[in-house]
Amino acid sequence: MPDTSHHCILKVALDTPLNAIFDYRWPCEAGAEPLVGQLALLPFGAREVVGLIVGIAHQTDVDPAKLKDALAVRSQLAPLSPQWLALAGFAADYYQRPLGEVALPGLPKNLRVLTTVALDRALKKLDKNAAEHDGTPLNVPRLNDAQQEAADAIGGATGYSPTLLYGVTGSGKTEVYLQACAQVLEREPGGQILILVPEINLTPQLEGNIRARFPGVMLATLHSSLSEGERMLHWLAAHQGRARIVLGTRLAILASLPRLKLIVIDEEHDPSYKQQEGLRYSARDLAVWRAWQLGIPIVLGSATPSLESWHHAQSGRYRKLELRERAVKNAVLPQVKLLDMERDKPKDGLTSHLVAALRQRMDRGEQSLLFLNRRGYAPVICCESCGWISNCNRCTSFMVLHKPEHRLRCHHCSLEMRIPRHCPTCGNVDLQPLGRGTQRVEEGLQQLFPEARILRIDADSTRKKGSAKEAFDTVHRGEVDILIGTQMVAKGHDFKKLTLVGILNPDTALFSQDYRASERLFAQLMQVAGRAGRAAQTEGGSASEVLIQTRYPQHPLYGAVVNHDYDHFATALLEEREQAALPPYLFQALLRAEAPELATAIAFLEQARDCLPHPGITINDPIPMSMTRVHNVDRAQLLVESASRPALQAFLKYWLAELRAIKGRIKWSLEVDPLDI
DNA sequence: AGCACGCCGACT
DNA sequence: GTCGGCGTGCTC
Repeated sequence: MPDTSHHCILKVALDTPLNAIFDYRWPCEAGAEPLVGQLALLPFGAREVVGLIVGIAHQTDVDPAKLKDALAVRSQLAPLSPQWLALAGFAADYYQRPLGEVALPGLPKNLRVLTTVALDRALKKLDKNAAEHDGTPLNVPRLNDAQQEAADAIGGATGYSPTLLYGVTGSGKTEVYLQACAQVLEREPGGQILILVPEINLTPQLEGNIRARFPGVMLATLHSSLSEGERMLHWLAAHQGRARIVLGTRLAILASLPRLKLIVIDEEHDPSYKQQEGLRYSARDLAVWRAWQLGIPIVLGSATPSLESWHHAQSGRYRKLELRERAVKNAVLPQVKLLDMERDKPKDGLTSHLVAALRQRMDRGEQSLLFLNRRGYAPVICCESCGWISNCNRCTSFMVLHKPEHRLRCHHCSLEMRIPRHCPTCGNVDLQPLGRGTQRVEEGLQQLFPEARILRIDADSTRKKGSAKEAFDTVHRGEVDILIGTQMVAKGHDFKKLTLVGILNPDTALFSQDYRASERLFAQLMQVAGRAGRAAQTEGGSASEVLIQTRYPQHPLYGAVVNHDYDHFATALLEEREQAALPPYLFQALLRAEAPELATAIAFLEQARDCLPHPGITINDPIPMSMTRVHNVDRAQLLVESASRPALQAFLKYWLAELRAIKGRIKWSLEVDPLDI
């Protein structure tokens, strides 16, 4: 027994893939031990790192020769609460990662460095700004009956009470959140509210709205485009309980919020709540767990809820509240029409119906939006005489033609080259663009409407910082007649003068291998359709229209979009999922492996597959990923399924230990609840 | 994941 | 002679 009378043992989680808690000695008198939830500075191998104290002990099994002393304990920071540690612990367990790899990246970087100057500076600054100022909220809009009922139901709820707020775009969900928040802030002195949004840059109005509505309340934002200084300040404001409203993206779900009383998740179906690298967590799912753990209400809002949430609403696990009407008086849902591309053959990608509708908006001085989820000029170029096409030589994909830059570009590995003058295999000089991206549509529009002010918004046109905001401002000022864009234009923005939305090429998603593709397509169509007709319909103005160009006008998905009928569509999709034994009726995990040679990745996965069989667990065969090669690396995957979440969790725990024991320098990762398969 | 140690090839 | 390539082994 080592003499520990003047020492205690700190049990510490470190940001390392090693699946272990590390022990350190810390000299202190009995009764003066550090607190669980505090940070400590520690020697680790050849470096010094910051770790999180998750336990205090008085003895250890670690070889005394290896045991080192901790260097310092960060006592100026209040410890992370047991609830926060439990949240990190749950996420670590559920997603099968070491605790430290979840907990530490959830903290601001400046807390994880050797010095405390940034922390001290932030603490000082917060103390100075402590004085809260009062003010009266301006323009509190009156709610319609459905909104008022929803706001009261959410704001008045106590205890764990998950609510699905299902409301069409423009039905005023935001206003419901705000008035529910007002009730909670009023009722809970010092209580905090967490509001999650998919992408903060797309909802710049929301932050302003909250500040205007709650002038006496400190609001902190948390998202990836904050500077480290700001992030530290905002995180601390939340941690100290001073920020009573925290508005953030998915990473904000790991914020320390000691007096959290309500969680709001806007656009809960949005795929960006799922982190796609590193710890692949779902902020929405963690939020629901957090609400359950704390016994507080949570609202999940969407016009097109995820099938998971829809399922829970149908089974009664979530309460469902509906907003059926648009909140602005006389703003009606846009009329959705399908344009049959077989009967009305498109020229330059546009059917004559769509062209006529564009012309009509031009004549009336109204705005139009064309949506095409494909940037560049053409997705591929080809040689008509020998059949050569512009494959990327590092990826299983095409080089996309970018005409303004005169280059071919791979969107997966960013390989670039000049457009070849002639076919590399047969010398033919006549290389043809195949298909159509936003640049090509823009070019066609310029010829069709030489007098129109046309603006393209996509990742290429907004590469420079701030240029996206500038582009959207131009639209809002009414200086654009026809807007053409990708995904980027689908979310968030209220275009007051917009009365026409044209959707150019949605059909590809109808026949995708990915069973979630139709759910996503529906959400996307509804979202982009919702950009039209948000303001009140004016005298003599056009009724808002959404025109969808398709080769399959009979497809039930489009039928549901035309009728604005997510209810039946979602319910039908759920039935299909149940029949086919797919999520949410089945739980999945995906093991991915990558190697320079596909065979190496497959061999690893086969080894992984051939572990002990477990009852209730299905391990499928390894298959190459649909885009097998990216940047000269081949990827393959192995899907594991179970009807029971606990059974899957137990299996994964066993499996990971086995996988870690497999030798070889292969790169692999495990994802629980994968979205893309 | 980092980081050090270690053992072989081409540079001032 | 040494700078540096990345294989392998360890981190309380």
